[in-house]
Amino acid sequence: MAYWLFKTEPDTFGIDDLAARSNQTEPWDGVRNYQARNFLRDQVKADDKVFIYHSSCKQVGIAGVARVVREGYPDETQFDPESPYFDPKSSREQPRWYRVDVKFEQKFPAILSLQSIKAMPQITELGLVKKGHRLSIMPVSESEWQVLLNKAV
DNA sequence: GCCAACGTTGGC
DNA sequence: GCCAACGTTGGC
Repeated sequence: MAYWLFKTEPDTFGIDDLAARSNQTEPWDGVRNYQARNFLRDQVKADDKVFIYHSSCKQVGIAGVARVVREGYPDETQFDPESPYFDPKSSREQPRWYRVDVKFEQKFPAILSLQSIKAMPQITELGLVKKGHRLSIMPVSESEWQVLLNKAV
């Protein structure tokens, strides 16, 4: 089993929105970065664990945990001209963008803030704490996952 | 709202 | 294939 961190803007879709969805499950779509796409398409597997990270908001940090319930499949929004994620250069024969489905697992009692994550001596390799890292989907090592989870709950 | 750091685009 | 211009991300 692998561990991941997915970024989202809670003003648009946050951990509470995920928890409120029917079956507490939601397709994680709209990812339009090739490196992140490759993770979604090739490496994110069913039952992998995911930190839900809130960005561009008042309380920046990890809000809770979700689980992957469906592995990479074509992101439907790329085919929808009405969608902000529409990509005219993509086709159903050769989809360019992928998504996975995630299910809510838990919300932390409090946001594990970016500031506190950066202050943790064990967290050195996570993309989040590296300068200029903007990936919206990133891997988390098992040891870093444990450290972060222990700190959060 | 600012702005640094990146990614993408497109002319050549 | 280079690289300048442009757009986006995301913390502050």
